[in-house]
Amino acid sequence: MTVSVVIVDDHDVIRVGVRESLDDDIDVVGEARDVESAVAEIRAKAPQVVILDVHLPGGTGGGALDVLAEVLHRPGAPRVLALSVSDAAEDVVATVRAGARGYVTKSISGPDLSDAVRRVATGDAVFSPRLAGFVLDAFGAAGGEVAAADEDLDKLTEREQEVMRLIARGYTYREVAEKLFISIKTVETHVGKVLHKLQLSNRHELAHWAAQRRIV
Amino acid sequence: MTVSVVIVDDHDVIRVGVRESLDDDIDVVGEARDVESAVAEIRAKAPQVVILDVHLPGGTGGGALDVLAEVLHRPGAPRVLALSVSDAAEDVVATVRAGARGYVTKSISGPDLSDAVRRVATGDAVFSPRLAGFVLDAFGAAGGEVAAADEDLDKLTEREQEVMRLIARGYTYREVAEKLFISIKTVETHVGKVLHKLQLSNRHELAHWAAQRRIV
DNA sequence: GGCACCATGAGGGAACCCCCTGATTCGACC
DNA sequence: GGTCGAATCAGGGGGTTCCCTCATGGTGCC
Repeated sequence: MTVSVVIVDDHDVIRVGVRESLDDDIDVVGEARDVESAVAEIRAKAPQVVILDVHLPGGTGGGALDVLAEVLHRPGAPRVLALSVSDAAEDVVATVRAGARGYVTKSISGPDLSDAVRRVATGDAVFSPRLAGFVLDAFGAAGGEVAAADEDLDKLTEREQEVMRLIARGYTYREVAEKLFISIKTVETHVGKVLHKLQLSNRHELAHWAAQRRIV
Repeated sequence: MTVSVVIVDDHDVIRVGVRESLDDDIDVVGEARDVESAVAEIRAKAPQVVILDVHLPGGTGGGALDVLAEVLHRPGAPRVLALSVSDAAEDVVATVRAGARGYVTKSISGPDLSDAVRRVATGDAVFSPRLAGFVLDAFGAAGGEVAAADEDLDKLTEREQEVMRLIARGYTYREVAEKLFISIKTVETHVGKVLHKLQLSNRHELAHWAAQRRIV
């Protein structure tokens, strides 16, 4: 069985590396280096699998998460295999929660990567050994419902998350307002709700909170 | 002119990517994935250039630095081009101080990488644009002697550093004042001097600055 | 149609942050 | 003995942050 894939990574070197590492029975039908072209490429080529760099720059949700959000919630969606230099628990959990079917680090060998792509294509979930523990901790265990690491994050509405990210990066209320084309007062309202929902008391704690789960 | 290179990186995917990205006039004569085999390979193959992953695991000095130490201080030593996902100032400065003749990130394109290899081979120093600033700041300028990576930190008096650390952790001026048994006004003065000396504009940037060099 | 929730925004106030000028004390240095 | 830097502190001003309350329009649900 031939598997079609699209490779999304902003690093030319890594895209080449992935492409050349894959076995002949895996057909690279497209590549992209940013959020916009990734979404377009995936819709156009409709691959079975997307190999997605977790640290993709751009977008409003941190790059890779934007791509996942755009691409997954429609019929015929591809399976997504996340590829990352990071093995931090937060990255893994956020990515998997966003819909990725697998998560491997760039330390993976070529044959193993090909194998992971094939397994994801058939519906398996694939995780590097040292990541499996994180996933099992974050899911299952509790008994069906997701005992997620960022159950907190889910409490926030989309708009609140958007504002939260900008605030966590150090933008002033005024700057956030300008970026999102809303008034300062609305930003204040959103921030207030975010702080309350996350049980934080000021923007410094928020920045720290966000940094810890690599949201920023 | 053909240039001979040895590629050192613990990630299979990246070694393949680098190898395949290089032009035909660059001859990959060897590869290695850890400190020991890198040193052996470089001595055996005596390449003109070594492409070295900065985050190489193993060894006593952080991997890449061990390789540099072993390989450089002998006649006929190769030129070393450091390759990294990181553009943190400390990494760059430490690597260059250890003897690397160039430092590029993995976001470099294939042709640019080939060009960098050729230029390093001929004795040029090559740095990604956004890294050049760090290098010029850390070296030269002062006039011969090496101005260390945290020359910035040295500008601060002890008291200023103490205040800076607390501010960077998110304490309010009032809290810092209480912790250090001084008045809020004194804290303000110290913070003002710190921001000025470090060329920062507010406490958020200070927190970020401190986080980057792992001061907090 | 109500109800809940979300996004938007206003007004006002207390606290906090940042900058400016200016001051005193103390120890080090030439 | 004067000079210089470090550390301490004050007053004031303008902008920012955080917390209230309140209000409107839209959307999804029963």
